[in-house]
Amino acid sequence: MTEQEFLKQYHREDYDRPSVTVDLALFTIQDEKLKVLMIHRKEHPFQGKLSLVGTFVGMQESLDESAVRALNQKTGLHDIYFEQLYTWGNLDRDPRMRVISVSYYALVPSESIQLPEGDAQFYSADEIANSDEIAFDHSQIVRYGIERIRNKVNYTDIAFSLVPEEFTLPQLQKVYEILLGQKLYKANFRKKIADKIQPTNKMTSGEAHRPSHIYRKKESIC
Amino acid sequence: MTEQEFLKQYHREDYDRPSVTVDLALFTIQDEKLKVLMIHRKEHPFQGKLSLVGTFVGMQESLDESAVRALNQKTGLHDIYFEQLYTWGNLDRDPRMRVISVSYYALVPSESIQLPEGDAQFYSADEIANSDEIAFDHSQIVRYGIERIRNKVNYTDIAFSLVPEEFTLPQLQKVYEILLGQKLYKANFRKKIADKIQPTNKMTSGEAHRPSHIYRKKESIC
DNA sequence: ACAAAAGTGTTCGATATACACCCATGT
DNA sequence: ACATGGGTGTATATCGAACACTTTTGT
Repeated sequence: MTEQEFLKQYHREDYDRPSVTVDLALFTIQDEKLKVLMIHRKEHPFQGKLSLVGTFVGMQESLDESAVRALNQKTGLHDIYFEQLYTWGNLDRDPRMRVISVSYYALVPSESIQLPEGDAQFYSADEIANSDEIAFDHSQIVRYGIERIRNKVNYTDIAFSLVPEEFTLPQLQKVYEILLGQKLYKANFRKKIADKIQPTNKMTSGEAHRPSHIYRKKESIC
Repeated sequence: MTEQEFLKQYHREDYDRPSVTVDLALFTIQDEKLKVLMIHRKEHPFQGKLSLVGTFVGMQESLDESAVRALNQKTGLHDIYFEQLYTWGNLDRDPRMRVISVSYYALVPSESIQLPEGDAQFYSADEIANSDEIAFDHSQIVRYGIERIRNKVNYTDIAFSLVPEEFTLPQLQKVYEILLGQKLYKANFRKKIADKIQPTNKMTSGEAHRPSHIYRKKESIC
């Protein structure tokens, strides 16, 4: 039998299948806290509870495309940092039926987000992570996302994704401190990131203290 | 509408769904090389090509359980280290139909594996990773697995999973060297892992040089 | 005796930690 | 003038890289 012949006689309907969704944890920093976007569910199951942004995976889109679509529908955002987290497949995670969820997380500076009026809102990530009132296993997903971010801060540049294109060093340091959960030494922090930033010739003004320089992320040399 | 009523009128057949598989890359060390278990496919698609161990996810098993089952069927192994890697969902990764693959990797000491006669065999992981003759996107999965292992060697204890329960330090060092792809200094290596190991009172013998002490992994204190 | 590999102590340099101090702005 | 936070130099501790040397077996 040739491969062509084989494909012709293969009926995919013969196999029972679980459903597949993508769930996305959009993180940002507001009020000096890590926040995550959650939706008040208006429908069953878990009506009235908070859940992540999510969608069923369409038959004509990749997983990444599903994630982008779900994010764009709820926030209008595009071109932001996002990454796959983990895939959850417990039998009882959705009371309707067998649903496997591919989870993602995304990072966005709060300055560049303007939520359309609706049911999506930012909540303290730590509170969501520790609540037992969250729909599905989404509390666990947020926990997992926070953990991943904490780990990656130290050996990647993800912190820059939580800050506008132009930023000051105290601003960037604050992001690191919030993610790591501890105060950092100014001088040491600056040495550590010195080779990742590019000065502009702008400065802040209007505050009752010394102005700070404004930087951009240095493009990696290719 | 109550949640119960809602669930009753919900027909999951209304939604078209992709298939879900689990694919597993079983790594071990043989002949001073990192190897991965591959199967010669006897059926379409990709008949005659090498593929990872895999299976469709059953409706009554979690993803982890599917991975364990697939592994056990092909090797008879159980209770070994394994971890989810990444989930692949490109539209064209399987010519039959839309298939989403949750990939795993597993580690086993070659001493504890005895392949049943059959089509499963170990191949050089690097060669699989660089071949363009591998079924599906399994070459990419192996690449991804190697990368993950490389990263985790330095901040976890996964290297111990590639060595028998009782081992010598030169043996363990070799594993680190193979995974990292570079020679290490004996003295420095020993200082680094000193607090992770437990001496037994056994020693090797029979070789034309000084015998080495035999150790076990120290149980983390709980 | 010698080859071969196991095992150990010590130096050197890089990096992270900690602290002390100076600077520029608005009120 | 001074409070506030931005910005920088220097000393100390910690960790890893590198090397030199000793030890124990089989032949």
